[in-house]
Amino acid sequence: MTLTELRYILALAQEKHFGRAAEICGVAQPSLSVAVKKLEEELKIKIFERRSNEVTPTPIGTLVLQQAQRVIESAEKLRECAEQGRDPLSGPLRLGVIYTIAPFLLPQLVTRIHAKAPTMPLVISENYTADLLEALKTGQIDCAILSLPVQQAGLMMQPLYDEDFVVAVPADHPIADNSDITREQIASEPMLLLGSGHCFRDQILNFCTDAMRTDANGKRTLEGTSLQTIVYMVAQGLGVTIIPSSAQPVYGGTPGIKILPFRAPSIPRRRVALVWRKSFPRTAAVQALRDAVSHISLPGCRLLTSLPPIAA
Amino acid sequence: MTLTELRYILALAQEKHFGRAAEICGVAQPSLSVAVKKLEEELKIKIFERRSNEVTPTPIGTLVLQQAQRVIESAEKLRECAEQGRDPLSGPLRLGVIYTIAPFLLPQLVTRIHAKAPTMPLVISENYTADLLEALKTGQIDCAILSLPVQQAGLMMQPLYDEDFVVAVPADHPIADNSDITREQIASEPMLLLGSGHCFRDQILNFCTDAMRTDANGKRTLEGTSLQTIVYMVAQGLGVTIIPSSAQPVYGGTPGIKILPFRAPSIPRRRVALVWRKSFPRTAAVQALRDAVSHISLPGCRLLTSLPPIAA
DNA sequence: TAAAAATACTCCATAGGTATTTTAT
DNA sequence: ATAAAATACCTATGGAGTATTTTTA
Repeated sequence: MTLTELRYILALAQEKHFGRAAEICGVAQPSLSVAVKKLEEELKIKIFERRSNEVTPTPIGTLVLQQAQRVIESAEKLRECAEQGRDPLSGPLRLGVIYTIAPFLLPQLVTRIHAKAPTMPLVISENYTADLLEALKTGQIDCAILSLPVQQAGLMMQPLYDEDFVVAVPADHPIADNSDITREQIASEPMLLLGSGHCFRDQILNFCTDAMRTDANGKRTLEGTSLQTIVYMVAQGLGVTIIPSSAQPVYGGTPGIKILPFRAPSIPRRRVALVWRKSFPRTAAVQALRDAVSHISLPGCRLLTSLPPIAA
Repeated sequence: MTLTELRYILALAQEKHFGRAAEICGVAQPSLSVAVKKLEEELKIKIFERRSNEVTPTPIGTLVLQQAQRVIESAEKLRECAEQGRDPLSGPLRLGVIYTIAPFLLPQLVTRIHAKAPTMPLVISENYTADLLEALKTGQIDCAILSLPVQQAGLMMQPLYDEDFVVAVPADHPIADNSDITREQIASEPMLLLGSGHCFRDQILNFCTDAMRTDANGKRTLEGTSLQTIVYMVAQGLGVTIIPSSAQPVYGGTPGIKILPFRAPSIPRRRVALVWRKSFPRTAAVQALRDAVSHISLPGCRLLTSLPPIAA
């Protein structure tokens, strides 16, 4: 039984004439004759009674024809279904973003994607790097925006931008009078950090631990649950913190804090990248994300979207 | 798109592994690979994402797979549908019978067919010969039992039995004392006949007109609407009538009448036959009807069911 | 290195074509 | 005699096989 055979018997039932049915199906009359006969033999029933003037379905044939109609209709629906899903910029794209990027990038990114691909809703999840990578591998999300390095087989990676870190200090602290800051200058201040699990925390610790080794002095740290909280803590004079440049538009106006750059050349930074499974087929959707990011203005960031995607 | 391809993608969705899916489908792995790829190219979508460890459907692929499931299910239903209708002794058989046979043959015939083929209900229609033949040609009925001759292209015919005619006379009429009757003896009696359209009426008229020609005497006739009515009229002494032998078991016990045979060799009779379209495919059903008739006891009838079917 | 999918190729079953015969009116 | 379906026969597509390569963890 083939879909073609079913189409043939439907045409034959409609036309009641092998010749005309064949014409409708775009085949020669013998081809249709043979196909109908083949199907009848396979099903071991006579679907049609070949009368002298016209071909009419048998009682059982009528039932079979009704069912054949349903089969063909389902198959057509499948075609339409595929047709609608053909656009890779259509259908939800599940995007994971780490906590220390999401609030600064997503507002603009979502807006831009919605404008570019209105039928591709972004399903956003915020999480830690490790969890995002796991979700990627298990197929729970389609791509992720996070901070390098990422070392995970089976993933592709597109660098998006390099982002300098900046320092947030209490506005009334003497250090706030500087035009820039060195690692050593903040080593003696209480450092406010995110909880463990945040890669951003690790990056800062890494940077500062070098300084501590250099200075070999004890330093106090406090932990906050989000950058927002930490910035408020800085405003209260509890210490200093380090934030990504892209956070400036959001936190820069917070009363009681001042944001200062690090003094070159020892500027800590992170590389933000878009990551997806090598096997993820909607490359155009990934491309759209990359393009969207490349058009977003982010202070203290150098775009890298012209770099080629590479294996992670 | 073929049903086979749809079965392949369903197996693949289930197994998430080309090799195992191929095994389930009873084909080699490359065959399934190629088929899936072919379908994806035809639909211009990726149905599956080939991950390193397992194969998972894409979002659009999930939809397509659901629809594929429906298609395959419909196709299976079609198979079952055909399966159930495979028995030619299953499904209704539309049988037409002329008025002057139906009441005498059908009670036994229906019982017997129901016993032999319980899943083949007989849909009976009583009608005139001409209408039955028309209904046969247009496919409104499948076969008919009627009296020969029948001359109609496209029909097959199986003689069932030759049936003598007998005379019904008022029990108190002097003629009732005879052990048999000649045509000439009833020529002088008022003859009760069915209305025009009944072939039985024509057969009697034919027989009697010969007698009238022989005797050249005027004869009165009365018309009744059914043999039953006519028999009652005979019982009232309104005249005599001729009935088929097979009617004896039904009418023989009617008070006030006596049934007498014709005197050999000039015995009127009719040949009853089963008729169907040459193209009618359920030959086994026709055969069953013939066999059923051959096992029915009909007084004054000689079975002809051993004769071969011939074109009408 | 091992496992899995994709590719290359070969073969044969069969769908579909043309020409012809059979069948029925 | 005509019209229609069935049959015969041929061709070519493509479905499925085996062997092999590519890919990826």
